Amino acid sequence: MSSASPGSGRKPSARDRLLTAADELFYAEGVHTVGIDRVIERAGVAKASLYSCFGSKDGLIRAYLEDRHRRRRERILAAVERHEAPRDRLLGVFDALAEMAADPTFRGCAFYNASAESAPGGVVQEVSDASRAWTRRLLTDLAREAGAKDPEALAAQMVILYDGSTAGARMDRSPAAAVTARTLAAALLDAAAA
Amino acid sequence: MSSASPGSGRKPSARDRLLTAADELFYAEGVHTVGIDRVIERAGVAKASLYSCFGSKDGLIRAYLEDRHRRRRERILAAVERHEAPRDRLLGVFDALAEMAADPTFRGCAFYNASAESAPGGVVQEVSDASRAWTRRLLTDLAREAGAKDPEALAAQMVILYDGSTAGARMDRSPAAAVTARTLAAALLDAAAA
DNA sequence: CCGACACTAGACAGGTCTGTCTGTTATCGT
DNA sequence: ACGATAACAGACAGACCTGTCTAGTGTCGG
Repeated sequence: MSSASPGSGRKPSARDRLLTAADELFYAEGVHTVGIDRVIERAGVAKASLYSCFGSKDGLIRAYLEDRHRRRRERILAAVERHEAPRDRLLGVFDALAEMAADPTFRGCAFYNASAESAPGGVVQEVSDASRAWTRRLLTDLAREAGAKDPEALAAQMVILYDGSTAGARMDRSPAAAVTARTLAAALLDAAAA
Repeated sequence: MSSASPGSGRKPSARDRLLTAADELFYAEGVHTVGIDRVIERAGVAKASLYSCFGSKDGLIRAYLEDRHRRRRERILAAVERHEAPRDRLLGVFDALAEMAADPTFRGCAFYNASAESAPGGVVQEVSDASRAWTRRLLTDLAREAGAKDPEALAAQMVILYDGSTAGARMDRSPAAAVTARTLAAALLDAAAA
């Protein structure tokens, strides 16, 4: 595990450089569109290192998506923990989304994008399902804390807002949908908790 | 134009068979994933015919997306025209979406899917922008007819619901999000017109 | 000092993809 | 009847992609 530990050594390991390069290229241009050669060139590593670390391109895609999921989770949880009031905690999820959508490198949901490029039933679907289940559960818990009468129904609505503004921000190349979604989420929350 | 006219001859032309095959394969597996050979094999057509009709794979992708846009437009308009009351007309858009999401071949938004596989700035983005602009405008008009105080704001919300349930139904492999979106749209409409 | 280890550089094989080209067949308008 | 047009079948070139393999380099613990 010494090689996988991040950030402690002086220079990043081949694995970390690979993951960083894959993240940038895969997210910006698609997991299928970007070839192995582009990734190793940007990472400045040998091809053998890639296959030694990840086994295959599919393995690299899996690691890329799991890393995306981990960072998204941390980012959303940080936005939730920033508040104490249950209402603000739930809306924190949409604050995090609005931040992400405002980033110029934002290109929508990495899982959906990878899913659109891959055959169903593979690693992409597996990681995507896990990521969506986590999000839905978080929203359900937050809805319950916020006093919603039917937390799962409210969470289902919130998921639609989350997915919709993510997709819309990508397709329209504008973060406007994310702030609309936040406003809408607040209104729905107030209606559901009343 | 005799060859391009649809449905009048006894057997479909090579162009129509190509478009049908491309539609099924591209939508089910992705425009980049599916190669030319698979398309011509399913269409039962020579490769030269494809290049004679569409010029390039990019041309075929454009025709595929434009055809998708046309059929989606017709389907949604039919669902709208089915009603007279302004409220029902707007909700008809979501009825059409629920029908489409219930189809076992449903795989989400063809434009988003193609966009996730393609470099930005190409034909995919062009057709996608047109399709989204049409949808937004339709929803704005319907919102105005339905007496919304701020038709554009309501349309922006409706677009989020539409995008969100489309994406959610694909990723969850379930049409549940589409009926949730319809319910939500009804509630928002009533709130915005009050 | 030395052996293990991680990494680099790059050639190579085998496959797939787009797009072109040659040559043949069938249908239709005049 | 006949020329034009559309379509068919399939070989081919050139590019690209994944994954393997050989061989060399540097570093570190003991």
